[in-house]
Amino acid sequence: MVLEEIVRPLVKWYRDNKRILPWRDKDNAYYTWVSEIMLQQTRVEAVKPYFQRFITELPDIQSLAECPEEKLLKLWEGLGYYNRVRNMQEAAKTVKDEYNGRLPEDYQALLSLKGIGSYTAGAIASIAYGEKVPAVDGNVLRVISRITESTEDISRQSVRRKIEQQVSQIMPSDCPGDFNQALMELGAVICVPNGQAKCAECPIAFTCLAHRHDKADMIPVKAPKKARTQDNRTVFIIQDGECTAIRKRPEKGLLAGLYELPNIQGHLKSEDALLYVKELGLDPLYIEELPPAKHIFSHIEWRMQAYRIKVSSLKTTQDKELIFVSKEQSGKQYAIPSAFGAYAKYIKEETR
DNA sequence: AAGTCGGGGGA
DNA sequence: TCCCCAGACTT
Repeated sequence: MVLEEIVRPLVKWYRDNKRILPWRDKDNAYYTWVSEIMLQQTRVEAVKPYFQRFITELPDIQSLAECPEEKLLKLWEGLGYYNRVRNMQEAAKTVKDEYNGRLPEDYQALLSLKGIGSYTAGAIASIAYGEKVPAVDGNVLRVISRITESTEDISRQSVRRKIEQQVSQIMPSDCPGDFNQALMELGAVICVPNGQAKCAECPIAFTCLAHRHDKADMIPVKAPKKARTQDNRTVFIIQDGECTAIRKRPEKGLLAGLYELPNIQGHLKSEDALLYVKELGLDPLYIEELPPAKHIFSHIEWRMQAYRIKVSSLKTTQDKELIFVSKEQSGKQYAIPSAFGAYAKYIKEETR
């Protein structure tokens, strides 16, 4: 099989069928950069509203470099993988200091920036600057594996490098960006990961070995990942009739730097929950058990139990970490991750 | 090479 | 439920 056969049919198909996306065909490398960071492990539909808001608030590299951390996290709230935006800001500062505020235009320089790995460097270099370099993401791994009927484990980095080589060798000089995007677009809408591949609509099915041997649903091969660990937690909605207590998470680790409802390890009985609140120097008046909730991260599962506790006054606490937010403030200032979604609504409700 | 880091949509 | 998404960084 000659892999090169896919190039022209694929590019033509892409140009005739590509989706209209807010960051596409904009001739603005900063937009390409922002979109590629947001799209890391994140679906197009999820990114759309975040992208629009982000470039409106931070229209250029300069404004990104100077944005306060709280505002930055608020713009990313709910999108996940929060280090992406911190890394992007660090890179923006590097661009400002070392590249005269202009995003560098070659693959190697892009690769040296924080948060830009081999995929993203290839995507920006090819899409925004027309450089002839591959951009191999999960879509491309799947598409190329199926075309070549490869049963190698795509979770191995050696396999990714091999596929980068294969793509490099067939990359057209006249439209590297369109070709890379065509491979990804095909993977996103035709050669799909979940469910049946739409081979009847595929412009390169004629040369696809997996399709010829009816094995598209067996490829790609990927090593199984280990099971998630479970974590029992007790969440506290502590209110004094005016405000609700929240706190800032540590600067490193899971949900770093975001805000949360106070919560601790283990499932506590209501007596122990009251004891905990008293240890904070608070005077509980009333306790209500809330429905349990679950939140699934990539590698951890939180099984949450929760109590809503009314106290006489939050101001008596010994705990310097606690922040008191009113119903009106709650949504505007502090980035609270979706993991607390089941309980966040109580912040805006009156205690009884 | 393996572990960490979010959240949601679709089968 | 499970899978995976226009992945990168740390250990």
